[in-house]
Amino acid sequence: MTTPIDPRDMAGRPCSLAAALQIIGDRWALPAIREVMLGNHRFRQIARNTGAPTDRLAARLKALVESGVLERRPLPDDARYSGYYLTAAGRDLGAITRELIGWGDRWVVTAPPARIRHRDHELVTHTVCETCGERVHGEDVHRDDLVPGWDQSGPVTNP
Amino acid sequence: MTTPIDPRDMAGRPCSLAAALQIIGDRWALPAIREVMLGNHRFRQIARNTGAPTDRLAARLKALVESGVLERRPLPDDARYSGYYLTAAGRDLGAITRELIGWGDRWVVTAPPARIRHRDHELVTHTVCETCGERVHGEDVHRDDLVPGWDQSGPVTNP
DNA sequence: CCGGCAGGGTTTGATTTCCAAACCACCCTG
DNA sequence: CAGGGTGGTTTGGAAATCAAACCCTGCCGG
Repeated sequence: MTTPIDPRDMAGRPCSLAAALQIIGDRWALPAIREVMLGNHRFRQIARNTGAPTDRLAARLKALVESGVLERRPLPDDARYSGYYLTAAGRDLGAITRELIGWGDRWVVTAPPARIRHRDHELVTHTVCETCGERVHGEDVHRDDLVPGWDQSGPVTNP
Repeated sequence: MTTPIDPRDMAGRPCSLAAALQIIGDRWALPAIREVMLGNHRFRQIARNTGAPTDRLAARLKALVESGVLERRPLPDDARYSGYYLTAAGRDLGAITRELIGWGDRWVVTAPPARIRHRDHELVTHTVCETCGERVHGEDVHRDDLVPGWDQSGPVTNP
């Protein structure tokens, strides 16, 4: 895993969103992670199922391994080769990937091309705050910037 | 809002993830949406706070308006100009944006540059299935592909 | 009614990234 | 040792991106 990113080095607002997008904001990163989540661990499978060109995919997979999102391990069914597997950080992306699929289903596509199932029923999610146990609504969420020189509205021009 | 995307037209697996990324998978889309969520509705504010070049930002904002994620409305404080506001589809991205910030905080940055607050306490989220009310774990989630010719492992080579 | 300035972008020309296709090296099988 | 599967790298050209400069409009002060 490469060294962590200091969010103050980002162009624009120091925000973990920009840092996260530096790692998974690439065009092929999330499709590749989706395939690994689905159990497709081999390079050619990921290439075929995402449609990514192999050079881009090779570069992105290498970067994802270096960032600690994926790791290479020998394949259980063929020890000659190794495949790509999720790390803890990668598994932690599962919820985001599912939410993006759900958003696409709701707002983008003509008809959902897959049914996402939770055990034996359809998965429809909402988000709950662990601290208070209540469902999260956007209007209850606020941001307190911790980096001096920035607040909600932008860089603070200090005297 | 442009016409919906048919997921069967995607390169690779027909999946709403790829369709969603076509709209918000651009480098500046989510940072721009974050700024609008934070209450910064003006072009220059969004440009400064994201660090995006203005030509890219102009193109992306236009695309986001066409996709129905943002809309242009007159600014309440200066009716001469109009600003960018979230539509329902845009507000529905709030949870994803927050999750990405959380993921970046946990796995990418040296130290979180902002505190995300839910009312008066720190926001720590998990996901709950609305159908059964239980917390969602990755291993309980499955995908049933509905497009003929595809399953979990890839395109089905039919006899 | 002219200069200056703020807002909201376009245009420009160099740079970077991306892509598709070809290629390479390795191993196994027949 | 030919052929095929695997995991990539290389190559040349097309497309997207960038920073910086520029453009247009509508005030606002003098």
